[in-house]
Amino acid sequence: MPSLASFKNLFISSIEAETKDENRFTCTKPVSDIENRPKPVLFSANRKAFMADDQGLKAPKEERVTEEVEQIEESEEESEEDEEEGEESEEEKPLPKLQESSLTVSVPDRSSLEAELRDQSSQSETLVVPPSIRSSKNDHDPDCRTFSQLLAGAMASPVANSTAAFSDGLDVKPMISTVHVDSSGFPMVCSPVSLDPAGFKGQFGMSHQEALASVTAQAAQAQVQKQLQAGFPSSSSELSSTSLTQSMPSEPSSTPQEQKVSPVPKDTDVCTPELDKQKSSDQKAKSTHVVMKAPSNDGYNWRKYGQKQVKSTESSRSYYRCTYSDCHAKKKVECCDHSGHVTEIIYKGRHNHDPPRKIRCTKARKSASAVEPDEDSETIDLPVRKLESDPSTPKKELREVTLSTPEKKRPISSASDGGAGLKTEEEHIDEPDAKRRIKDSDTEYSAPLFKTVKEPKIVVQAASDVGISGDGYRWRKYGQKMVKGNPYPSVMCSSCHHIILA
DNA sequence: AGCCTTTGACCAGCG
DNA sequence: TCGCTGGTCAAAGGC
Repeated sequence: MPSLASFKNLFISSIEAETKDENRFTCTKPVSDIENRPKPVLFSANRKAFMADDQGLKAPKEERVTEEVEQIEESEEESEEDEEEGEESEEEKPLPKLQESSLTVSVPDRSSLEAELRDQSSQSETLVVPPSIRSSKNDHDPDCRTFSQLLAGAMASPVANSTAAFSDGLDVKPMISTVHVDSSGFPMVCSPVSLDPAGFKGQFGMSHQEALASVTAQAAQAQVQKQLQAGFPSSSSELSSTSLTQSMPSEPSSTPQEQKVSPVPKDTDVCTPELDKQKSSDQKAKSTHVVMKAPSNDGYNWRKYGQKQVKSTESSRSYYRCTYSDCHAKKKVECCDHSGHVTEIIYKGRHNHDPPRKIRCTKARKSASAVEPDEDSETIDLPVRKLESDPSTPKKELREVTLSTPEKKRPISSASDGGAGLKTEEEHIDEPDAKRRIKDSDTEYSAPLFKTVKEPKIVVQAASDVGISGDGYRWRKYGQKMVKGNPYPSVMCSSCHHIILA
């Protein structure tokens, strides 16, 4: 079983080879196959642009590719359904369409990857994809470093560099990535041979941006955890790694810390520079004001409730609020009008609930869940706490936003909240998320992004309508309906009859 | 049917 | 008071 590192190395070599060839990437899918596919879906304008530029393919064709991969995804989901129906007999069931499509996406053993991510979390952030491979116009940009250089730099200093890569005039638009993140944010290594971007998206319903943002965020989080375990070092540069910023490509290079970290006026605040400007008003207005910069998809469901044009910056700002009832978490997503790049994501408020879980009934998870339904079943939950500010700490230093240890157990009780794990605001602040669909200006839900590196075990008795869920309750499925953006069925607790609308 | 996005209007704070 | 700006509301329409 190849390790994550080996996959990475393979990918790097491949990328370097590819980038030498005028940054061109070839779709491994025969055009004839592609054109026979039905209607296209889901390719952001930027990705289309990238594909057109770097692959020499027209957008419509790329859409077909995407759609093809979506079919693969559908096939995968069907497989999962079959898997559920057929108990665990299809554990080793291949993904026929996937193989047919020549997409060489390897799904490494989950447990081994988890271990690797824990130990080598720094490697995952090498997924920051520089603009040198994003746009052909960059080919002639003297300031534009090669992908290899950037990649090497990112690898040299995992978190810091990954963060720097985001801030250092790099766009987060992922074009190619070595690691894809599955529905639960679990990174999956993809073969460098097949650089079909559509494959990444379609295979797991997640864009490159999501994957990159996710992995980077996870790496940053892992680093934060390491820091915490090491005694909470107060380096501002390290702290800043939790504030991921997707910078405009044209932004001047500056240290991420200086550029994006601002003083924290309040105990509960993690501010961004722009908030810095208005911190006086914010301070008095929001006692629980929490602002973080992170990739757009944080595992929560957001509903857009407004959009504003920001004159000064030629960008638009979208306002999102958490769709969870009684959750007042909000976020602002600012993106450039011209390019559509997400330039800033500001979180405000705290979630009073756990991020929705995307349950994929993989063998690994099933086996894990079957063994210990209660233990470790809620590690998706990443309450973030802030370090007490040291009076001697320079203003620049952010209050650390830390992640709770994944080992924390949720009490099993018959609480009337239906086991959703509602927590007080003191326990939760807005957390960077783990999996994101950054579809340029669009923000869609997916699964948690800023999960702990330790993969949460989602407890599901997949092949049955009755099972112990990750919250320790027993749920009986009584119906299912696909809801846009939230494909999880409603389930009812068999003991207390609470209904959870996933 | 329900959820979502879009978008113009509205409101409040500030200089 | 006025204009600007940020933030929110809510109707309309799409999926």
